[in-house]
Amino acid sequence: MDELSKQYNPKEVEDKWYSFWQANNLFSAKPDPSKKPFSIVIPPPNITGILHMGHALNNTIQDILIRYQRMKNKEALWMPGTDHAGIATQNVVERQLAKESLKRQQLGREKFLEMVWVWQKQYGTTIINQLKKLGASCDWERTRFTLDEGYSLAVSEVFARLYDKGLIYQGDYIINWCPRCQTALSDEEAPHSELRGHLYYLKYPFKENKREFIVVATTRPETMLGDSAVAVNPKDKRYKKFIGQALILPLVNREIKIIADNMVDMKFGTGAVKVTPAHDHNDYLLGKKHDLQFINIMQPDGILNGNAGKYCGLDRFKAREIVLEDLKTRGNLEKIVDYPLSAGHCYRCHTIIEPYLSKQWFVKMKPLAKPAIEAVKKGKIKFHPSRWRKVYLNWMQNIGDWCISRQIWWGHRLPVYYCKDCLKQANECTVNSEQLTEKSFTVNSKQPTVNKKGIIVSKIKPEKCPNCSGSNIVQDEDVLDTWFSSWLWPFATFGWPFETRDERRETRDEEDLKYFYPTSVLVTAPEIIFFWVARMIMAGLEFIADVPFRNVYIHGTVRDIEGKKMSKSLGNVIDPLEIISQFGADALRFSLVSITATGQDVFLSAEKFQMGRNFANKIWNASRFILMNFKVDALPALKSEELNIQERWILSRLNRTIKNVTAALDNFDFNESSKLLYEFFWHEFCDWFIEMAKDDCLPHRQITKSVLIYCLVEFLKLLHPFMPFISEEIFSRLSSRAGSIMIAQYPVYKKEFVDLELEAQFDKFISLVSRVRNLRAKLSLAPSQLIECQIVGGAKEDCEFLQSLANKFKILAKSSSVTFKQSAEKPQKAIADVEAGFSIYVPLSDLGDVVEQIKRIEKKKIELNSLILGIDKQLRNNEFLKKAPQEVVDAQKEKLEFNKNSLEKLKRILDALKAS
RNA sequence: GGGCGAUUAGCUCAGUUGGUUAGAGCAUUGCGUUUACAUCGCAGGGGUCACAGGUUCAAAUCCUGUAUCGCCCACCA
Repeated sequence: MDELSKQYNPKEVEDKWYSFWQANNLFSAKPDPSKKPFSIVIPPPNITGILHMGHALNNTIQDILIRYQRMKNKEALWMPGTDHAGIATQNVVERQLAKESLKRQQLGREKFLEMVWVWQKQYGTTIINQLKKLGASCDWERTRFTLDEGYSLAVSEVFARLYDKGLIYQGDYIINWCPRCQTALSDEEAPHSELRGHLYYLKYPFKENKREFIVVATTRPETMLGDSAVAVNPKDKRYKKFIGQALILPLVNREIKIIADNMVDMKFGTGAVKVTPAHDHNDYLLGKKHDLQFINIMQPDGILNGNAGKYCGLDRFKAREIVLEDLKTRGNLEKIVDYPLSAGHCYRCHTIIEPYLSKQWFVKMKPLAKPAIEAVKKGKIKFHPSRWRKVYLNWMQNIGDWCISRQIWWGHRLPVYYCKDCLKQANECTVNSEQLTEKSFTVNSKQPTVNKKGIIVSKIKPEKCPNCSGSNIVQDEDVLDTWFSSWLWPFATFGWPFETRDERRETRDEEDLKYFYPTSVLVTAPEIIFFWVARMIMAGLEFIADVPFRNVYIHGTVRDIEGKKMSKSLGNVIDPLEIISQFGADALRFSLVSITATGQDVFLSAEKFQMGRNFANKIWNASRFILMNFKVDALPALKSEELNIQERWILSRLNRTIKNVTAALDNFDFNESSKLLYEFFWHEFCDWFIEMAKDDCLPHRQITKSVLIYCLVEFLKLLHPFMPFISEEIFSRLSSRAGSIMIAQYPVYKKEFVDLELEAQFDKFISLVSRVRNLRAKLSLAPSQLIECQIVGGAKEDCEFLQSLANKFKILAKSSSVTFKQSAEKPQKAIADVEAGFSIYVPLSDLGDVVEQIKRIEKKKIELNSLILGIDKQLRNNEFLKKAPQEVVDAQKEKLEFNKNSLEKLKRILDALKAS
């Protein structure tokens, strides 16, 4: 065996094993009727993405689950892939263009898309390679991309089906418009955030009496250019008399009416509100209701248009300044007050969104939401932690329609075509889908649909209009919201609707979907519950008639040490790749998981990863010790009758660790399971068992070696899902013939090894060793100075038990001799302490500070006294005796007895100390 | 305006269905290279579990309220 270095060096290990796993196809999964499936679809990262800590946490958790289940002999599939991320990707490429002072419009759609594809080929797999660094055991051969040919078919199929069902419609609405990205956004894509704004009070003069005004309050004064009314509450006594009267809109000199609507809040502002139907959601509703004029004053890029008169050509914010100036000059500005307001911001570029009137495509969500609500209510999908269930249900119950069209180029173009001829004579066009020939539209599920306006929805571009046979057909310019493809992820990744075959895999077909769907668990962050999780549930139920996953595990958001979300713009990012290169992927994974309480946000700093690094190093060195001392081959079996106390103890602890880790993992309690592993390995196996095994290292006790190696191997298997690389490296050195640890049998809990009584006795041993060590420290004894220990008290069995460990005790507590007796004469010239119900006597050293020891014991006495008082009081309480369960009462009685006993011993020791 | 989460050691956080001496990691103090490991070992110090009430024989844990911080949702111009 080659020499092992004193320090674990992840760099030498990680890439090697990752290649090995891939070369041996250990990540691949295919339907196997003899095994149970376990599947996860990855939340597809954006192709623009680079691995951040959120990904690291998210994918570590998934990998733990997958590796765990794989070792438990499930057919474990982790389906990978990436998301085309429409707006984000387009922005990246546009920024690139901007460096050459180019705009996408100058290139044209086709040229531009070519560029994006080139970019995608070059950079789109960056994040995949980074996931591999993390150790992710995805079935990479299956890697999908939401803009793949097959996947795109699924998207069109879904659009067509929903359209046929009447769930997709086109409409004029006020939508969230990003003037920078120049596209519509869904409500979810335009989160609101606080702004320090102002409330401007504008004076609108009456037509009949220009010296009288109505004052309206607004936060966006420039929109007054598009006002077509002023609204008041009909119950408002101040304004009742003015209803129906005309005002003159300042600057524009348009005549507008005063209307009444009880939507108006009398208490806000002046109680009179300007109405701009084309630029505000509420005003839009008012406009529809009261048949007002819709005056659009803005171009898509946020610059005012011809309707804005002399303000045409100004940016919306510049226009605000100038409008205000002009109003002020003319005396139409009453006052300005500071006012915090919240406005929607583009989730991609953070530009303030503009409520904008335009024609967009929508999905009716209510009918889709209904079964999705039911499914969760019936427990077909479980949220972990469960509180997210309520969040989900609440959103679903109040769901609004989904704006799915985007005015960008990178994405799935709407499968919507217009027959220009038919559109011209829309009134006469009354074709229904039956009149279409099957030949011209190969759609396997449904006929393409033509509505009477000459709109054709078809998965493939129709050559002729099914109605007029004309070829004057154009496709809708818009593309679909990225999430309109992501919501199909759990089944579209399997090839649904199965019109194309993936050459790379022979087995990819309906069988895969049948076998792996519904997936077992979805692991994701809370930010995308609405964007993605909820919509996947709806899509799964609608198109596959089953839920897409049985469990949703929501982990926390990764934040920096100050609680801020990590983001590049804040400059507070801790780069996982940096951590991997510094500490190793295993250290990153283990640290992340052990500091992440279920569902709580994670506050990170680089130092926290030292914990994982140190743990890896500890594992490395303990293994190194074992490998250096023992030949691994030809180990004797573990015969229980041959095991000594410490061996039985560690096997008991091991098996309880197996049980607890397994239970924690089954419960998605990753932080708990990692802590159990850490505690067992470091503070039980290393601190006690290896230490005790050291003088058993000689050939005379083969079985100790067996236990050491057995425990190590079982531990490594438990560890593997968390720290795949180091566990594989050591495993391979321990058992070169056994193959990869990845496919080793996961440890099985063996009850016959568990002995709780023994563990309790062993705890006493540990406490006594620690106490003697403590006494030594107090006495400032040199390590070389061995002492005689007398330990007195306890039950007979305990004394016998401890006596049989006397040799170990001597080594661990640096004693020349030790005796354990139930009672004995108090030694002369001894210093003492009480621990675990025993009195401990060690010879009084001349160096020893008796005064110090007396102080210590005094303090202990006081503590013990108050404890005894407390328990005593409780035991004299009749209510307690009557109402508490008997075992609690008994336990307290026992405790009282025990502590009284200890107190007695302390007192005697104190007397002796004082006497000396 | 609603909803959710957090508040425990100097710092970052655990603490499962209430059970009486509240744990870990880091930091800190003292000692220490005993042939796995100084990315280490041994020992120690450090907490009225945010606050106020309540339920209970018993509360960090359950209930109510308050405060502070954070997140999510909502069309108050």
